Amino acid sequence: MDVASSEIFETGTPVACRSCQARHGVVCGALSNAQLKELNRHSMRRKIGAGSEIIAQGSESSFYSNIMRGVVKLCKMMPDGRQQIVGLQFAPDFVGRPFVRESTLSAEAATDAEICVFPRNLLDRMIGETPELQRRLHDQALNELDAAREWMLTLGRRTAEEKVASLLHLIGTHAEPQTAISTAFDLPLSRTEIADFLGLTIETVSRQMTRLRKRGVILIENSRHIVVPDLDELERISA
Amino acid sequence: MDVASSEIFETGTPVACRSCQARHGVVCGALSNAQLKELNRHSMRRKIGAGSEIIAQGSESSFYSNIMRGVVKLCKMMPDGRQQIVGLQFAPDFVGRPFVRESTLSAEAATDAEICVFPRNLLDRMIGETPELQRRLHDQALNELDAAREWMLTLGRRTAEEKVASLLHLIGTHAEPQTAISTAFDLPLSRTEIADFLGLTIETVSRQMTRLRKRGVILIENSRHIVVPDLDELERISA
DNA sequence: GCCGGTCTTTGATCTGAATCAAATTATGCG
DNA sequence: CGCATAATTTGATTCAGATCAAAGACCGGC
Repeated sequence: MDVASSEIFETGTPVACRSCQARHGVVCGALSNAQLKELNRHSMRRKIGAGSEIIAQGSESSFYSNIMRGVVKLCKMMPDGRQQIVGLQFAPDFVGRPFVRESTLSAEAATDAEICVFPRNLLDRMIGETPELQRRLHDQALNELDAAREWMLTLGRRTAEEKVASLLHLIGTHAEPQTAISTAFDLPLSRTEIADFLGLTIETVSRQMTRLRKRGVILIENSRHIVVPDLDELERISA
Repeated sequence: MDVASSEIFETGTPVACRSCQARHGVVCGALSNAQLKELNRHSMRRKIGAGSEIIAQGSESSFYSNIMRGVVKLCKMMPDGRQQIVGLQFAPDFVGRPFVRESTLSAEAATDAEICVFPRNLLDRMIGETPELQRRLHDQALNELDAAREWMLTLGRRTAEEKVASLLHLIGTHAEPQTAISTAFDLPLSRTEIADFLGLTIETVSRQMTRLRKRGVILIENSRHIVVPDLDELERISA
């Protein structure tokens, strides 16, 4: 460890997590200086390209990660190849399944991303020793559960149009707003991925997007860049 | 509190939770004798009939519960009346959303049930004081998250036949097996509820059930009682 | 045991989304 | 740039599941 970075740990609390460069994730914010110091010794910040797999479905993973930048998709694949995206994660979310080694889903960078990688054993120990960390991870798990259940409603009961509007609204909500009501953003997902998130085919996704465009609900600057003049209108359509 | 029941707390650890009558739920098993004693003073065991609402969507709840017997369904309702069941809970599951007062879903007894009701404030305090309790609730939240995501795959990517087979397999798994492969059980859900769980209509559910019956995959003794000669066959069909 | 209501099954038809097919638009690369 | 390849859009047709309709089956109450 070089002098410059080690200096960080000499200053008073709260201390910045070096790997996370002060953008505290769920994990770093809950740890003491000593724990941070130890965690940093065994952590790694990594840039990964879109499509890189972080965790593979059916495999044992000995790492957890924190998302520092970019979007990560959680996928489940059936033996015959059918696929369902079961969640999107954004910075500063934690990626991994505490208490169970084998993963029932894959985690893959949807966009180029940066993640902070921790060894599983070390973090498991810290979770046991640090109620505040456990509480934060518990809290994130509950938020993901709420989101998953909200999405179950979308998958089970919404029409194709409502599904597409729901997705655009979801992503629009994570983008920083331009004005009080309007937003613009780059879609982190291809049409195929959107279809796999919504339980539709790419043709249906495309058709619904053009319908929304023709109605003036959205502008499609290019297939990945979307402008939403009125986010509330999208919410209304998603029912 | 009468003498007989107070005596329970004089015996050595592990102590039985009086409300739970020794069938320790997630909560009781994590608490010290003193905590159990206090919790018991403010808890109530309740028998509730099928259809009783435990938590209402959109309301603030000041209680948590433990399921002691029966099945509880978690539902989300859209403004226009469309409904989606987003989870089933069995004994000894915990019901409630720690850290957030307002519920985004309703919890309702699917069958006659018995629950153990705790005051929210008291249990919240105990969660904060008891890492082991936090850990157990965290663990349950993660298990529910896994189940929710598995169900998202069902909702988004499985056919009607696969959906119905998935549900029967899920419930068959929670019933005690008759032999190594065969099972029989009472369905805790009506056809309407099954449809709301699977994102289908009741007609489609009914048709798929008769198809499975005609193929010999299941026997329908009466609309609520199902015999499954080979549970693996159901799993195979659910893909 | 009969009656009214509810739940479930079955049948006929319709429709939203899937599938099949092809054109069009991006994207990267030598 | 210009070509090859992949991604997206658009069009024609099909089909799984929804909707509409009606006939059983079941259940509680009298």
